[in-house]
Amino acid sequence: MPANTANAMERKTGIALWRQVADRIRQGIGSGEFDGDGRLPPETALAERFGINRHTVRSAIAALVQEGVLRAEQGRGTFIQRRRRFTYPISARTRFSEGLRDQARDRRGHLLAHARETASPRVAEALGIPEDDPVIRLETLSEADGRPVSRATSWFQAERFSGIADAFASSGSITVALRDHGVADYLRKSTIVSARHAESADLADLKLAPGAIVLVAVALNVDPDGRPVQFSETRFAADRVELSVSE
Amino acid sequence: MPANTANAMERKTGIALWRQVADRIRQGIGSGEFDGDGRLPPETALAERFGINRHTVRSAIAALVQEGVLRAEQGRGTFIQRRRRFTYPISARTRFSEGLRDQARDRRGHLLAHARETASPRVAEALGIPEDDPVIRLETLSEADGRPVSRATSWFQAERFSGIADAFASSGSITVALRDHGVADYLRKSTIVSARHAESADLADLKLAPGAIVLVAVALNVDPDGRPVQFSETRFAADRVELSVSE
DNA sequence: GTTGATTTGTCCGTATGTATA
DNA sequence: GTATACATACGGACAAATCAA
Repeated sequence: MPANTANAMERKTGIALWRQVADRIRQGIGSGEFDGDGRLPPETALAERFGINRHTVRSAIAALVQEGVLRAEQGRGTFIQRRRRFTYPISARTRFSEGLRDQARDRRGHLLAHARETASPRVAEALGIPEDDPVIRLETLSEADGRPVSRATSWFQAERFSGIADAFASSGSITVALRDHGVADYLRKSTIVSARHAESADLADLKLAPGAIVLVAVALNVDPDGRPVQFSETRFAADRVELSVSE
Repeated sequence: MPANTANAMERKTGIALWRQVADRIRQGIGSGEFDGDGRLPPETALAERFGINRHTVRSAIAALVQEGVLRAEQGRGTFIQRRRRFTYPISARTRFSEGLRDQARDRRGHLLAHARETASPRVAEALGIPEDDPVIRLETLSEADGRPVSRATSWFQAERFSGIADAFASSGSITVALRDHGVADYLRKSTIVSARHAESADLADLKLAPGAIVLVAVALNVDPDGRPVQFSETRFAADRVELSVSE
């Protein structure tokens, strides 16, 4: 029986075999393939199933152990380390930390980088400012219970929000950082959701494997007067997050 | 000049260099880096910028051409290939055909299959009926301008919507089919959006390549009295559709 | 219309990394 | 540990197409 026509790993794809195997195992876990006892088949069985060498399976498992997806115990077997999927609400009052309040004990935002630059056509149009006006860009990472959940790029008008980077760095919260700049309240005006493969930089920050999928939310927040305050593109790890749209 | 410390590609990561370069270029396109004339810098310039060989850049470009992101013309240059994505609105009044009214001349729904079955726990909970109550399941495909856009599985309470399959088959519209069953109006109560790789059946129906991504929307529609009428799981081809959440 | 500069397309060879046996 | 096969990356040379002086 040519059992491997569907299972066969592809070579010369630019993705190392062990990474493809890791993806497959992760996918299998996601679709409940090993739900019975939460235990992975032995390395030799996996090697046979995928039509590859046992050492390649071991590389894949090592990576998944490193990621926290699996837990290997010598002499006993390899087991699934179960995690929940976070549900992230999108509404007029969307805020990261509040949205996950009931789902994670520990929620925090990190500032990875920031820069002052001129607005690209896309950013300028979103923020309603002239092209090439100065803006501040924040590169941020959000974690819940120690796991990276989303990676965002945000733009703010530079004049109005000159100290936004420091404010975010110290508070880890956009809500607090905006409050420091006189924005007591803000509303989500629009959100465009799409999905694609994660890019290399996001793979690293979100601790994802190549081929992983990100949910992309491009959003505009406005103050109570309707003036744009924040334009952002957030990439959510699709295997850890779902978005809930409610009225 | 160590100009490449920030730009340098990483080796021995299990991700081929040309793939990392392709990601970088795709990202650049997404952030509007080449918006001026929609033209990529010459291969030699990209090679220098990334600190790699021109041939490696060429591999990356070849992959992006294959994806439909770029278009290369000998002697002229390499250009960004803009593709049009349908924007599908999600709101309290979400309806497929109306949502795409301004974006596609031709919109239609096809009934692929239908069955009468008993409600699974998930379906029963969503529709607010006892488990194992009879329901009708519709398998539908939606197209816009001749391109498959989404593939949906819908469940309806069997008693109340006994002729829903025929009504949908003849009209190609859920709105019309529900009206035939006395539901003059309905509202979107909740939508959960996630993303994953397409399953093989959906690949065929949506005419997608293996490894393609689908946006999954699990939704509940209710009548004006708040009674559930339709529970559905819709898979959108992620490279053809984005979802717009607006107030 | 010709020439030269620019840019993509193709071919060669070599070195190293990855996976298998 | 060794041998083999293939994929990846680099370097150079030249052909083919385009465009402007």
